[in-house]
Amino acid sequence: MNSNPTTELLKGTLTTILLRLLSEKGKMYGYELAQCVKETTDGKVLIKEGSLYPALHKLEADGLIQCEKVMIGKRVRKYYHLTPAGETATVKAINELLEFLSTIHHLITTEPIYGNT
Amino acid sequence: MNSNPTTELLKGTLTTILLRLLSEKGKMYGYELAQCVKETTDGKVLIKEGSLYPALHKLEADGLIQCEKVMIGKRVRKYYHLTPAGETATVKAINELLEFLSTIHHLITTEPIYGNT
DNA sequence: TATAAATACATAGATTTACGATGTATTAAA
DNA sequence: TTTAATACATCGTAAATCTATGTATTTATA
Repeated sequence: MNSNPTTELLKGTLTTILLRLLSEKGKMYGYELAQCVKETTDGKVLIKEGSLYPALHKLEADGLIQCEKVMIGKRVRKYYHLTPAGETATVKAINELLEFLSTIHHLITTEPIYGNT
Repeated sequence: MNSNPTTELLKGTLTTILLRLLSEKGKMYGYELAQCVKETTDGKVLIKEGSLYPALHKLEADGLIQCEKVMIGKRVRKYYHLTPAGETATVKAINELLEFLSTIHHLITTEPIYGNT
């Protein structure tokens, strides 16, 4: 029961994506992050609430992001921003992810090296 | 306790990598597949036995690969090759993975679209 | 020649990650 | 007024990989 083919592929990239968006925009709330990913990827990557909020809480617990509660009418909105540690972690995570993407691309598009014999 | 930074990123890509190598080489055994990935990626992607053999067994159970046992001295070696269904699945998996890599690359390197407001 | 390293297979249990389902509540649109 | 969108949250599940462990043969090394 998994209609989204990118579900498994997304593993390990979600946190980096969130950090990267916060790094670009400075300040975003959860729902906005999900909508932004949806629009930027033309609906190809959909971050669900069941993934999004636990991921944000973990980043906060790890000290990489901080939140600021803002009342919009009667509704609470939580704006997140990177901490200094988060900024460092973001650079590292993006570089690692880019290198990984490059490595996998190389692996599935070029002639592989023969293992042994 | 996870010294390999690509461990999480690798999720969802392992099967595609195995299919792709079998597609290129025609016939390979498990240990050879792992060594090939290690050498081709210059040690950046390491497939462990605990991932490799269950993955191969699953591909076999799904009818995408078949194995042929060959005795090397007193040791059994299992050569795997793609079935016709496996060849079809390989093309599909590679295309999906390439599109995913492209989508993520775009997401973390270009100016994101503003979600709302 | 003893012993370590490499080759080659395998599985059980733990961990991680994202998702589906579900819940609450406000606001805007039909 | 009733549906959809906004906006937060959590629980339990499923899937994937890893660590650790095991067996056994072959090759290299001290």
